[in-house]
Amino acid sequence: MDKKIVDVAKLAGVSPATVSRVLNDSSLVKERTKSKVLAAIKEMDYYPNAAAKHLRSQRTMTLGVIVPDINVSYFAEIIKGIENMAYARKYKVIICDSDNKVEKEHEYLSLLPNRTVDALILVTPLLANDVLYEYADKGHLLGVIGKSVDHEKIPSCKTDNVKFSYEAVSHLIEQGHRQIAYIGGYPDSVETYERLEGYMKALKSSQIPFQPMLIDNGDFTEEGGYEAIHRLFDKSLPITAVYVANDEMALGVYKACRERGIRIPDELAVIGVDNNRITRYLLPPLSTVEQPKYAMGAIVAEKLIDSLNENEFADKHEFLIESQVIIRESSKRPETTG
Amino acid sequence: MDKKIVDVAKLAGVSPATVSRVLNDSSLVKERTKSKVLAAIKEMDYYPNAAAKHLRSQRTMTLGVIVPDINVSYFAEIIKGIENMAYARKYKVIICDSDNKVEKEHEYLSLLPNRTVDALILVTPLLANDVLYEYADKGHLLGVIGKSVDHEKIPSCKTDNVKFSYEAVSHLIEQGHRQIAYIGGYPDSVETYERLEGYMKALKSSQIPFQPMLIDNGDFTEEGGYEAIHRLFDKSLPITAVYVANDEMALGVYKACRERGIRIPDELAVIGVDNNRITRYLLPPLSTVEQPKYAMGAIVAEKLIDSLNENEFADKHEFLIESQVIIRESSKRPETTG
DNA sequence: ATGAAAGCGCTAACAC
DNA sequence: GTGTTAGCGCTTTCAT
Repeated sequence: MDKKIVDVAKLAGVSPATVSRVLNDSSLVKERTKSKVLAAIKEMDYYPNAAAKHLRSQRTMTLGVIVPDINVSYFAEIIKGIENMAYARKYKVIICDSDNKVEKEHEYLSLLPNRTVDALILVTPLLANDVLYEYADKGHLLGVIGKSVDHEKIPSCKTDNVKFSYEAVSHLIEQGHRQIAYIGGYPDSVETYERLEGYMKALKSSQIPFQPMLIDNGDFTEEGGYEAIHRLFDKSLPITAVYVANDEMALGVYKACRERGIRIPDELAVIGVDNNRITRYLLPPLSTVEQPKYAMGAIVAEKLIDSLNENEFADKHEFLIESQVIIRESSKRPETTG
Repeated sequence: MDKKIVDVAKLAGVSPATVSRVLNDSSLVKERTKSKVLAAIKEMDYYPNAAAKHLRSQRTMTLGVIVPDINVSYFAEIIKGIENMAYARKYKVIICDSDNKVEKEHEYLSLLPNRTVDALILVTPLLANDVLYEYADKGHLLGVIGKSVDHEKIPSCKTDNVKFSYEAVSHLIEQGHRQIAYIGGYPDSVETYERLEGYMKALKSSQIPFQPMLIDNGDFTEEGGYEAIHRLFDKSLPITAVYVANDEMALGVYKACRERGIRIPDELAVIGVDNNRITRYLLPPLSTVEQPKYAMGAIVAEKLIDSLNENEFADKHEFLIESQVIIRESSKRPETTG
């Protein structure tokens, strides 16, 4: 098989222990010894065996990430943030594209008790919090992105759903809209609920009565949004604007409008959430809410790696990060665009 | 620490070897013994330690994938294909987003001699083939997607660049275009070259003289395409159409056209390559060439896993897969759309 | 500052 | 069909 640490040791005329010290740049090796070892490593083209290292050190230097669909740029960006932070800290990242299947996500959770990964980051609305708590209580390290989690061992990073939803809907109200629909994601997800809360708060601020008829849910996918807006249209309500809980579903709204000949924003103002890359290229460009996806990924990865190395979080475990409403053509006042 | 295989063995009243046999469902275990062991595993909530397994078995059940940017749907789709095949075969996938940095890709190559992964899939135009050959010759398992590689140990999957480029450009010619520009990717990549070849072949078929002035290169990014088309415009040539070597660069062309007030397809017909998700949402929708991204990922992953388990490829190592030109609005004849 | 040696948890060769 | 045991390649006390 491959060369081993003893081979290097022999060539360098030292013990395996010393080679190991050099490899893990322990400071207690004399400069001269170190360079001898380094020379031997180079000469032999030696690479330390990862599995042996993992077994002995009880750490795999690997993080796992579970996402519903890597081809949605919201998730891709988050993964980039995670991967880059991991890379900087010499960690690897195993990806789990669950394809929106909760069973697959459950299976991937076993990477933790397996010790295939040192920690797992969840970016999925599918898994229930209880499940996470169970793992965390068993001593496994988990992180969550996109929702906050009420467990002091689980770092999470999210934006203020209520706040930005309030702002987004207030913007629509300012544009003169009074009949504003809301399309949520999974009915029981925190995101769906909190964004609805912000929506209601904005209506209330302007004394616009809340109408349950104007509420529907997709499942955070284009198809889900498409079906939801059709259901809303079918009720023949005088809707002039819609706040959609993510950009993917807004794509479905665009599609439905195209089919029905409804012009955006003239006949329907639309605003989404996530600021996915695709939103800039749409016509009209989609108003949305920027989510610092890359940063959220990086923050959670960093917290996990930190706690892997220093054992505990410094202080808090919930990280709230600023988001920002981005106004583009899809929500401009009819008079100004039509 | 965690429970070990001996603990399970004790509880079940068998030897560690038997537990191991059950775990790896070796057929030679009596049914009754097997269920006893399974019961013990369940009762103890036992999970086998991955690192120990990897070390002992000399395989990590892990694949690596190197891509330049996971947030480009071309790569995301390929990764999905890889991940799904891997999952079905109980392999994990480590992702390497190189951020278009060749140094980072080089670093990730060490996952192979490290034995962190059993095989590595490259979906990047950045690494030179010689480097790959070097690793393959040392006995490492590599796969390549998007270009063919002249090494019998390296499975690769690609589409016929010359052929589909010929078809794409022929389509433009049929629409009446005679002054057709070409924007390639990295100047020295096979894709850039072969697509140019198809372009030239199409011109030749119609007796249209080849004009080097009409050729420029981006680097397969939106920004690169943006700059390239600007350089072409600046030459004040009577260009009426452009064949762009990938969709990302076509995005840059769209942007430049918007800035210069050039209407697509009336004043400039555009056709890209990859059929990235985003192309359908553009206005006008971008004509492009479908690449079976998911399938390419799955095929290469499968070949690698197969050869990991049966040691050799059945027969061939280069897999050519069908692609198809998709005509949308961006390349329709001016008279019919303008 | 360096070496000797134990052992991480599993699998597989061999014995029965 | 099942058990015994060596050893995968590394890190890390504990000596010196």
